[in-house]
Amino acid sequence: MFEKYVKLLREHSMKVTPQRLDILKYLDEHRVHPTVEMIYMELKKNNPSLSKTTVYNNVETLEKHGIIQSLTISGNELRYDFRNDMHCHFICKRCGRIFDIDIVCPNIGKVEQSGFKIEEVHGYFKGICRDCLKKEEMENGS
Amino acid sequence: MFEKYVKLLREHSMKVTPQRLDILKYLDEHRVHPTVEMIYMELKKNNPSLSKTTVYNNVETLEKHGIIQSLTISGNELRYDFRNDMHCHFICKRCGRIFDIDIVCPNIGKVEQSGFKIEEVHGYFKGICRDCLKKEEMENGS
DNA sequence: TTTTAAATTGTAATTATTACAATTTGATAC
DNA sequence: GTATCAAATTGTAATAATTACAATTTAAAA
Repeated sequence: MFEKYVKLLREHSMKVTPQRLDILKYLDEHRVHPTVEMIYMELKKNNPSLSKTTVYNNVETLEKHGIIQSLTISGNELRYDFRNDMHCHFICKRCGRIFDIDIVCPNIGKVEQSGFKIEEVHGYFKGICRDCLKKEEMENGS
Repeated sequence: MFEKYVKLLREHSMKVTPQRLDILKYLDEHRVHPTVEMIYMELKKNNPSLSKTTVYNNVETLEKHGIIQSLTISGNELRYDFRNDMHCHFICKRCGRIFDIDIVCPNIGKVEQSGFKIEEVHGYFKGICRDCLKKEEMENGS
């Protein structure tokens, strides 16, 4: 059940706590790029003594260890992604959902050649998703 | 002095107000991707009655009209860019400065083919800038 | 010059995040 | 197993960015 996450934490020599396991499991099983609020509200159901500060602390340290990554795509809150590999994101301006886009930036070399040391790359697309486009068609539809 | 910005506003059929002209001029002449706070503090010097809400309102409507763009690169505040064309940004984790990177994403077509309607593209690189790297070398230097 | 919708202002409310002190707990050594 | 201790958790309070909103002022059209 939790072995996967225990292993992850041990590999990074992080203490294994039930809160951390819950957070990792939640992020792993909910790939919608949740906010701290979402994580907190959901996990509180099974652990009413959970503190929001704990969620903040843990997503921060998990990110520092490179286990998860944070997105600044929406502008008013951080969102977290269990995936830590390089990929892009698309946010729908209608429904607010965030989609993973599996493309990698081919320009990293070019930027590094101009003297910058790159540690993170984030690609954000904003627009209307398939479903919302389809819904729009239905409503306007001839 | 301000004709350029008057023209810009008129082209978008926006009312020409001294506050808007000040904000546009400031953004045009300070390409460091300022926050609302920075804009407000600076313009307040010559116009003490300026309200921060006015700055918020105006950067929002200027962005809606596509005259300027906002960046979510830093995560805890929005930053504004007089440039509205597609380009990328690099933020230095040491000094916090944000640099313009003139490359365009070659994958837009690919994403649109999968059914998304793209309206904005943001590329963010995070790492250490040339100057901070050089400073680091000096300090460690053999 | 009058009119009116839009812009500006100031204050208050909201939301996300951080700070911090007290308590608890996981992991190590015995 | 038990003692130890640094690290994690908790709860509350503070901060920072942004939004809401009502009253006043103003740009621009008639």
